[in-house]
Amino acid sequence: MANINDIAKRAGVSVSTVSRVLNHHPYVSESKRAAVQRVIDEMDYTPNRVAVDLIRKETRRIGVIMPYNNNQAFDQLLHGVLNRSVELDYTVMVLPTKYDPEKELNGLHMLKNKQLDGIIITSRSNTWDAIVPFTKYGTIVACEYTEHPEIGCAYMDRYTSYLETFQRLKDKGHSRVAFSTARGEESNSTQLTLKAYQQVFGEIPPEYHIRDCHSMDDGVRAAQQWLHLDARPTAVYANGDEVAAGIYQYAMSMQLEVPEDLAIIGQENQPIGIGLQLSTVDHQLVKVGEQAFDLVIEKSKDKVEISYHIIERQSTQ
Amino acid sequence: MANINDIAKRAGVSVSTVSRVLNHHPYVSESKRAAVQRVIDEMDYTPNRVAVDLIRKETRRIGVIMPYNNNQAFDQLLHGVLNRSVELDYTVMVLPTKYDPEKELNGLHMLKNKQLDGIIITSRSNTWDAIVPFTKYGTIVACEYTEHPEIGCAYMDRYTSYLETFQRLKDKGHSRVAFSTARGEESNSTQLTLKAYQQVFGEIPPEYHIRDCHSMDDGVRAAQQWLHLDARPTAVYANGDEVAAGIYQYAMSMQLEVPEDLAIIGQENQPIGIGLQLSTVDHQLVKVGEQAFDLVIEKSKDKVEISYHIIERQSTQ
DNA sequence: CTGAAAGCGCTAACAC
DNA sequence: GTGTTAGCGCTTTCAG
Repeated sequence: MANINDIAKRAGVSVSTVSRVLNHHPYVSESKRAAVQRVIDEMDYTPNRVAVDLIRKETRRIGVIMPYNNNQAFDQLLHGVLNRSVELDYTVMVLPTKYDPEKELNGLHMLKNKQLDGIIITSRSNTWDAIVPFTKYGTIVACEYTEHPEIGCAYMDRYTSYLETFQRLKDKGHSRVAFSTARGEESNSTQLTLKAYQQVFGEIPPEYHIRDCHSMDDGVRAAQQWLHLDARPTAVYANGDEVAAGIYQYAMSMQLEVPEDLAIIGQENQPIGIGLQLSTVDHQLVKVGEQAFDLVIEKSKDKVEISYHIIERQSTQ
Repeated sequence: MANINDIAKRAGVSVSTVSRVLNHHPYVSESKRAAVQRVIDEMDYTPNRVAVDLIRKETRRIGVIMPYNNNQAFDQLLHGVLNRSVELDYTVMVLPTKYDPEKELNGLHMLKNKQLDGIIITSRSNTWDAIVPFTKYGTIVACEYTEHPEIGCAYMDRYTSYLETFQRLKDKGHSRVAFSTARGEESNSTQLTLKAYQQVFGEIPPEYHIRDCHSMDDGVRAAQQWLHLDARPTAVYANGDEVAAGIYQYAMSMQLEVPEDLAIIGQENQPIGIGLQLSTVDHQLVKVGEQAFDLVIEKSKDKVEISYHIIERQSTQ
């Protein structure tokens, strides 16, 4: 493959001149510029991006740390990131971790070894203390709120959102409210859910909280457990619309009326929830992803809150 | 940031020696190796990956060209790619195109400028003639079958799969069968669907084919059109389980019985289909993604067919 | 076993 | 305007 020297030689100019026309610098005579361009076209030359990155000390490439890619919520976040990256001519690397702290650290390491200019953490299993040191090597933005001044945040105010959702259910007269979460107490958002629940309803009956819910199937399983309880919940708050759909499905199979016998509300306004007319709280994850991206490339450490919307459809009327 | 020279100086050795210990070469005395390692640890040194890539002329990074990321099918493919990339210590870049030929070419260009060692094309809007020239710069693998000897393929035999599905419906006594596709005639898989349909049922009643279906909502819309037809279809083949779910939903709302009044079969064995007990044809997209990845890193031009499974559940019994 | 030196392909002072 | 030259940070002959 031809390199910049070949072009220079063939065009009868120096490499600087070639570099200048490549980078659209002013102060290149029209004649030389044309000559160089002709040779570039003739030889079908493209500058080696790795060499450019090496000398520029920047890659215009960012990484997105995410536990899974086959998950609606993370997919929305990624979608937001990708939206903006395309517009701003950045490139994005997906760094799947399955919540393995080791793999997360590997991702952060790419900041240190210059593969990446910045990183977006959509969810994590490392402590902030393990993560923060890497800010020395590049910008790190999280999709959750943290006090750490070195970390920019594009986040939804989960606590308030959960609080409002539970409060609404309470206001509708529900006192037996069950809920599901994606992970256990090690997760930030599970903790916020628990806290909000306690704030509204007091102590949590252990059987009202089911962990590790991701899919419609998980929703079905959760419903199986809840709906045969003596103190059957009259409302459930699912951690996603797919899970909510599973619950709905099982409730239907038991001939229960929704919302009369069981009110259901999910999260993230996913297609399935629209189809089933399930209420949901939309945390606008696409927007969060877009915002996170913008923070990264601005090297900003701002804390930007993205608003949420509670969308009431038939399942909680 | 420290570089290899700093380490060499401080350890009192040459850069070659440092490089040797970095790359675990034999023939380094234990004493020097230890000295170098100590300095590396002390200074918290990490080799600059960009410099390494430049000289090695390889990045261990591959790109995945995909129209959308917020789509179950492409997400499965990506998932497969990611699975294997993690195992084999490769890194993956997502290249979203929205079927813009220009953006696709941009992605391929990253092969030429050395940003990527290989590319997986999950779907495309360029012609092969526009794509093939890029094989000169790196490995290109497609997730569809093509004759081009320069292109490796990890593909599902869509034609046979569609054929078998339509045939099964015919065998069950259906003669009025409608179907949806994701795109129009410009798409390879739409064309195969049409061809298979014609093979089994002959001419296609235009109203039986609805394009641009992606979500549950699209399924609802499709059902609205089909189910009020005079010649109402007795079976539908949807191009995805979400779409199938939308159709199911609308059929329910019309008090139709599934499968008695309407048989429904979808594609890709997605969670929603499992929940709703919808039949589906599983093209094993995760496996396709994994296989595609393997082909790329082996620089293989093989054509590997991934088998499909028709999974009959309640909606076509 | 170890080091000197020649690049990889490019950018950016710095002179002219 | 244009060319010379010194790197960016690393790997890899090639001597010794």
